[in-house]
Amino acid sequence: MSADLTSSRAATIPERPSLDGLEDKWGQVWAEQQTYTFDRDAALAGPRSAVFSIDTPPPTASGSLHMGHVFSYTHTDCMARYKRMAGFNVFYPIGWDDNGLPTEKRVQNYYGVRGDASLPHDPTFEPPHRGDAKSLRAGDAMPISRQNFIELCDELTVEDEKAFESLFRRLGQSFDWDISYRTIDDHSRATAQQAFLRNLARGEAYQAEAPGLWDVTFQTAVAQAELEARDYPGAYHRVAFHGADGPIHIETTRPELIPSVVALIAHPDDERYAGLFGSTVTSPLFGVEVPVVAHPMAEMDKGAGIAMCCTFGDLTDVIWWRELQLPTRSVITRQGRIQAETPEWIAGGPGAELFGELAGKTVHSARELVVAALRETGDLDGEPKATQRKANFYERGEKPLEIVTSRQWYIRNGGRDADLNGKLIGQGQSIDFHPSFMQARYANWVAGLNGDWLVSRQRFFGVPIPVWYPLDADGEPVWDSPIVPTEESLPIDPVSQAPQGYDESQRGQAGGFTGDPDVLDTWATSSLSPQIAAGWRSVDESGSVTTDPVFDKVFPMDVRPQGHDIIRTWLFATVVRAYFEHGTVPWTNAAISGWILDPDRKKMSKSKGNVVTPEDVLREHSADAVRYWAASGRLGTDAAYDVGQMKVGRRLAIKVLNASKFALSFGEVDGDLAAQVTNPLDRALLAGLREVVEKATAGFESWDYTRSLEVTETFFWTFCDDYLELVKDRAYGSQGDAEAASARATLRIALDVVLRLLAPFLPYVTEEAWSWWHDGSVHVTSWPTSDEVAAADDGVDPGMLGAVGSALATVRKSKSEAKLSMRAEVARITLGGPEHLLAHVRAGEDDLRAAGKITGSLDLVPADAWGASDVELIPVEKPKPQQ
RNA sequence: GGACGUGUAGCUCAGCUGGUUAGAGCGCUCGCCUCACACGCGAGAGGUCAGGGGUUCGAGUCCCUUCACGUCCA
Repeated sequence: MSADLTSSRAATIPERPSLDGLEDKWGQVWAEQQTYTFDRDAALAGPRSAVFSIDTPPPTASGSLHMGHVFSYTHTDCMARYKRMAGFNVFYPIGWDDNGLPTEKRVQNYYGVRGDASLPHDPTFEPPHRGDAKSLRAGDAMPISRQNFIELCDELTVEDEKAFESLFRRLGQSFDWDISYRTIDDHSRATAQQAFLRNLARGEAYQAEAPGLWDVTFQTAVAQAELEARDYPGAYHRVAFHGADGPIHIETTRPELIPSVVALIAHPDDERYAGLFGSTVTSPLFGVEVPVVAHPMAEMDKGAGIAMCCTFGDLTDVIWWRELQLPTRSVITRQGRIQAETPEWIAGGPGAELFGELAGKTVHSARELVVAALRETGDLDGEPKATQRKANFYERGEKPLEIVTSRQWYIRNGGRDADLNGKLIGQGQSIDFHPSFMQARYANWVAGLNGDWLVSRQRFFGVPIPVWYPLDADGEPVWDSPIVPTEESLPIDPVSQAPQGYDESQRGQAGGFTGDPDVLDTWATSSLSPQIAAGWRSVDESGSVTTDPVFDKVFPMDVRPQGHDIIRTWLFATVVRAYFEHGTVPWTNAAISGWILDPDRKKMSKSKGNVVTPEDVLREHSADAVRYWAASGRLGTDAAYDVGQMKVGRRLAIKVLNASKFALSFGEVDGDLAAQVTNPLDRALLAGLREVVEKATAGFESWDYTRSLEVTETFFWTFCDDYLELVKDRAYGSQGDAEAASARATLRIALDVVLRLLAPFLPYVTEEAWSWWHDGSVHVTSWPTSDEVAAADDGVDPGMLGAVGSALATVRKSKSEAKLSMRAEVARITLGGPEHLLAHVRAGEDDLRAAGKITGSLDLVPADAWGASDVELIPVEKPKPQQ
């Protein structure tokens, strides 16, 4: 603690304590004092078990700040603060996920540009807009080189990260800001490339030419984990194929794919079509001959029960194509248009002319043309029937995905290998999920995978795939023998750097090389967040690649906090990478936070206009209040955005300040505090507190911080409303010095413990109150133990406070019902209460009389329930109004 | 269609391995300027624990089933 704070201690309990300014004041002190800094030397010198390491989610810096961030990051911070106080050396990094498509989209909109890999770098480039390009049409965006584009991404993400940092600091996140990373920085790129190269060397990464999902808007391949099935309006067209014995009708939502039909497929058990299996039919309009074949994936009860299989209309077509070894007849280009050249299976046929009209058309216009043609030839049976079909979309895209064949990189993930699949499910089972049912999400997803992880993306702002390909004598790439860089040379960009043994002049030349133009899926980098943060790849003074010795002290990490929506992506991918690289799980716990819903139970989103900005919320309610709301939400449970809870939190925070001030206002207590606690009510309070400490600790230990908060909060309100009221007179000295000392000592002991119990939740007010009478930060003191509150000997009944409290409540009720002030004197009262509690009341009679202003006779009688009788009250004399 | 979760006072939620009369806070009503706090304090009203079966001496809690809602996957 700095000198000025120490010297001002105790003397500066404010006249009117307030929440105002606490965030700025303590945020600054914590930064200066490095309160939350990970002790690297201690970690290296000590055992792994002394460290608690957290694989903090790197937020998407270009994304918007929302209450979901506040919610889930607070959950983790409460755990981190508890662990720190419990004596762990907490490794709590913070990163920014700034590579990937969200940033690209934001950069495009912000600067009014679009990336064009064919353009050369312009070192003097200035963007046409800065934040004012909102209404710009996509077509008007200025094409710029990949490198210029990346420079803009860098520029903007750094700005965006400042907003996040400011929010997180204000919220009281106890990150170690010195351990930070960006998923696009040199270290992250090198780590991602190194891990990829090792996957490649071990055969865990491979490339293949295969049909895959393709987003025509973003011009990139998309992985299974990024899919979203959405309802999409379409229409069933009943179309006749021509068989030897007459027409066979199929129903399709994509008649424009008739030129790429390769088979008609029905279920093997479908008697309607059994006679046709093995025969051929010809397609309408184009007259292409295709077989009728059987496959169990054909749905008998859907449409006509027989489907046309094309290259490729959907993922089922791909399965049929592969399993039935059907020919490839692709007509859709990566732009989502019908290809220009007439394919050989149509050329010269009856549909050649029609295809010429289709050439270059979008899927949509092609469909209209084909339907018109079908109508003309009579091959369209009836009118199209509107339907809502499920179509696959890229989660960020607006047009249904097409399936195109392309060469892509994959990392094995058990989607095509039952053995690996089982092992990865097993890895998930050795992670403790909180709540445990989230385990099922993981297992379901892994078991349902149907292909390996596609990791290459045809985008700009990402980690380049670190390989080159030699060009043969004809200038064609030799895909099978990629040239890889040394680990020491990472990170590299194969598009702007030449591989070892070549020089730049050989790029694109026969006998030379070409660089892989693609970047890695953003998850391929963020799935290495533990390795990135913990220094799995490190470069020593001599330039050699090594591993930071601290890595073994923090990895596998203790916890991965995240949302349940990205179990299939981030969580699973991280498990895959750690399994391949280290043969272990990446962490032993996964703490899964829920979502924030608006009060109408809808997910809060921009489009619904129900988003509030966290900065405003923090300013209005205070960080402690907002944290209280967040901490009231249990792991795995979606929570309502609830201003009411924040107000309750604010009330609690203010109460902490006021009660602390009051408890400390009776003067210093010298000597051994515990030894001076002699009064039975005081001992009962501490006995109750002892139970609270045990429950609060058990709550945190079982990842149920909400339980800890609840039990502490309940105790604290009883402490304020009953205990403080009962003992204040005695603490002032009305019953003599020894009795006063007992009360004062108890107040200090209890306050000391309660502030520490609340510190993980309300870091600002607890630190403020702590500073009034302690040196150092409450956040690095020790978590209270039940031994500390052992002043109460065995045999002390914590129920005494409840008994005397109930008696006091009964007295209050009498006054309340008489509509009198609590200051009204009780001249006479008979209290009835449970017989076994009356001895407690008698033992606390002096305090009860003082708190209840009972000046006359007080009789206690056994009764089933608490109640007062024979009451005589003397109203308080109101001062006469001044004339 | 499959998996998982949720359904308790007007609202937000606690109720652990089944055990007195089902709890809290907010809101509401009524009172109180009580020497820490009026951003406060005290008191009160308010519930067939989604419906139906079953196990048990005893079920909000366990089992079966139905319904509603949510999320994920087809």
